[in-house]
Amino acid sequence: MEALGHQTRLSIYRLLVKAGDDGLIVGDIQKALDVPASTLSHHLAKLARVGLVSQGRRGREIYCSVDYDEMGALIGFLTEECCTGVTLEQDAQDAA
Amino acid sequence: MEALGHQTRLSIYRLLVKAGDDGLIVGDIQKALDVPASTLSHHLAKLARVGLVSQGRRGREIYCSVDYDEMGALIGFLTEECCTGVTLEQDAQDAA
DNA sequence: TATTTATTTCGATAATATTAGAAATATCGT
DNA sequence: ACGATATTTCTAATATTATCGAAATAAATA
Repeated sequence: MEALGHQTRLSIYRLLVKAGDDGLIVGDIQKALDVPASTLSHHLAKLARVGLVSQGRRGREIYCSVDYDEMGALIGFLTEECCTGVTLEQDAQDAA
Repeated sequence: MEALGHQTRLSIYRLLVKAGDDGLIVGDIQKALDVPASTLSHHLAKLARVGLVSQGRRGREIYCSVDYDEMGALIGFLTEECCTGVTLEQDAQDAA
């Protein structure tokens, strides 16, 4: 969960969300965020390590995309396991 | 959002969620987690600074409790602003 | 095979976070 | 006012994370 608690990584993640299922190649992210390649690579590695982002090579380029399952798990954790308080229990019931 | 990305702070937060609206006093949290007072105080301050936890003095003791609005805002951010992808859009529609 | 492009790993430095003891502050009970 | 309790602030040490240039790796193309 800490992975999204960094400005650059959150920006990366939101870019990828906007990009949709196709994702983006590392170079495009770099151009969009104007961050050095090595720095970007570290952040992407972190996001990939915790499973929020998946990467796959296609030729020379590496496509990055959001792992929605993992995101769902994160949200699920926040809503279910963590937030059993009144307000959110109500929301959970409403949704069900 | 980074605030919950730390083991101790997440533990604190979950304790407070379990405690409900009444919350807990700092000393109880300390006993439960067995962490030095000054360390705990810093973590609580961080959680309070970002609004996830609210504190209020009652006599010598300071009660800490979860701010559900802020938690809702966090979850809202993750589901709405951040996750406009297919899977989660679907969920959002289902909920509506 | 050599060159070019895309990305990562290495290595070193700088910045930030965490930790915790000791001292300070606040409040209660006597 | 004094002593005890609850909690924070101060201070300093340690640990973790972020940063980025340079070198290394991977793959396409000539």
